[in-house]
Amino acid sequence: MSIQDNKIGVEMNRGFLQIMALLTLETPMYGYMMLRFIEKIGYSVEENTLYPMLRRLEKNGWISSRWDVEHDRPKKYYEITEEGKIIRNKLLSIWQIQNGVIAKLLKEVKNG
Amino acid sequence: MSIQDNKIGVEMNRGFLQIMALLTLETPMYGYMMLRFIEKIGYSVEENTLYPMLRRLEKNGWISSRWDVEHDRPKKYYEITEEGKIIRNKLLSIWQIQNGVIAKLLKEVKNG
DNA sequence: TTGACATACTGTGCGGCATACAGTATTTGT
DNA sequence: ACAAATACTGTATGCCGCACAGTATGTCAA
Repeated sequence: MSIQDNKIGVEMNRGFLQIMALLTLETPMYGYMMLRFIEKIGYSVEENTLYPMLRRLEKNGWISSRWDVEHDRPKKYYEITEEGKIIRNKLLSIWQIQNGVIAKLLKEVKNG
Repeated sequence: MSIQDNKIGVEMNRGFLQIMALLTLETPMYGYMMLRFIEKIGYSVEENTLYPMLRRLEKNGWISSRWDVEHDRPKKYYEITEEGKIIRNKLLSIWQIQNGVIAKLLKEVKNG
């Protein structure tokens, strides 16, 4: 299925999801909990997208994890690391630059 | 430049560049001209990124092209199509939703 | 007048990511 | 008792940003 069908938004997640995860994990959370949380704040992520991303972010050293096996089902809690905070700020600053570019272009389009 | 540091910014371009191209091509432009224009408004794209993207957007039917061979060197002018405008608006609305999510999370982190 | 540099493209290939698909195991609700 | 929800893991696929390589014309200084 190609992108023009109905997957138009796929590309849009690329950078955004990382920023969202790194902001969210300021508070320790496990995967399933994040899925619910993200829906609550008005977005949605595939679990097939979130879980691999969490493993990736951990591999990068941007988040760390620990298993909680003391309550009912085992849960893997993730939390942002100090390095992760640095990355998060870099990504945020790129986001803001891009947001400024879009705003500028939108203005030009409107004014003809 | 921070975007090139160690690839941290790469992912950030994914959705953004398409929005930027679709907004920019409200005015017909050729590739090299876009590169200069984008720098002028405070961003930068690799030519190795822009040219393939333009071919891709055209393949999707979101932009169209025509060769100008009447002046000096041949130039391939691109322009957004009607379908492209629809896509652009969809991408823009996703961008705005994401921007809202980030703003909300940032607030929580600060107050948390 | 030559050769370095800017202009203006095309084509191929690699590695990484979002997502699909498939699967495991425990807990809760009816 | 059995479905649905919870909470994960692993592998495969297609698309994209960018690297690398290449073609060809125009400009300008020595």
